[in-house]
Amino acid sequence: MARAATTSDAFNAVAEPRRREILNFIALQERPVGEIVDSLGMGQPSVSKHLRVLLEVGLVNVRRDGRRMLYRTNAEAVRPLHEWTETFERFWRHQLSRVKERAERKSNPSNDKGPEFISGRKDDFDRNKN
Amino acid sequence: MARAATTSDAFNAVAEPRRREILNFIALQERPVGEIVDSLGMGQPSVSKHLRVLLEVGLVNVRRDGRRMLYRTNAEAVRPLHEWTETFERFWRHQLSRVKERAERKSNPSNDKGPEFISGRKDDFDRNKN
DNA sequence: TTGACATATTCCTATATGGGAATGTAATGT
DNA sequence: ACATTACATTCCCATATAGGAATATGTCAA
Repeated sequence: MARAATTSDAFNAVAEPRRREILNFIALQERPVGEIVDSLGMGQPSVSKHLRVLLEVGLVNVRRDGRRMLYRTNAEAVRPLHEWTETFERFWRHQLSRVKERAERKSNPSNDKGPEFISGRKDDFDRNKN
Repeated sequence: MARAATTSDAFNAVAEPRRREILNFIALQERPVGEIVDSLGMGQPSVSKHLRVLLEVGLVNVRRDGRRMLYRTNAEAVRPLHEWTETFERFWRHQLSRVKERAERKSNPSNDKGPEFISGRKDDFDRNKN
């Protein structure tokens, strides 16, 4: 099986950085496609295609105004993402203390055999895979 | 250009539903791979690969315990997502009233020429593309 | 050392992608 | 009708998937 379609849900749709930029840009005010193209410096077909994806998952609304199409972010559709991430909020509070501990142990010369955690951040990751 | 790698950032990594399930499952307590496999009913190689992606973007930590590898969600890495979605929180409050208006207009028989909004949710979307 | 267990990696393939160029389509003004 | 403006769609292709099967790696126990 291949990767899920970008149009399968909001999670996949916002994985594209460009689409996030667009959502940010048209969050407070509806804008015609051309303005998005100019302001964000992407190609026009590109923007149209991104907007189509966003439209299919409900992340934007459209309205025609003469020959222009006015797009606007439908914030409501971002909510599921917000709620999912929210379930982790209480965890990072608990983990902060643990992270601090590690940081201190790291800068501490008596650092010989800690629990040997692998942080997983790309930097540390590459450093650990020699 | 193709789609960005799943390992390029947290947004791409959590686009996979299975990876979100894993993150949920190992959020409160570290777990060995086998337990994830059994509990979530995915293939073992599949789980290992998902965990690798999550590890590369820093969404999980690992620790070895004998022959087992104990993985655990690194909630801190979810924060960027939380913060991005949070910027939209104030918008959906404002839009709620507007959405209600539309809903009422929809069920209202005197509905002849409203602003003709396209909601963009998949259901409405398909209905609009005849 | 050998075997069993736990996990990781490789090989395979169908599939969807994003961008640019070119083209299609819809609405306007004259 | 026609040219123009504003978008949308199609065609192109290199690339990265997610699984499953098979295999490799690593660790412990006797």
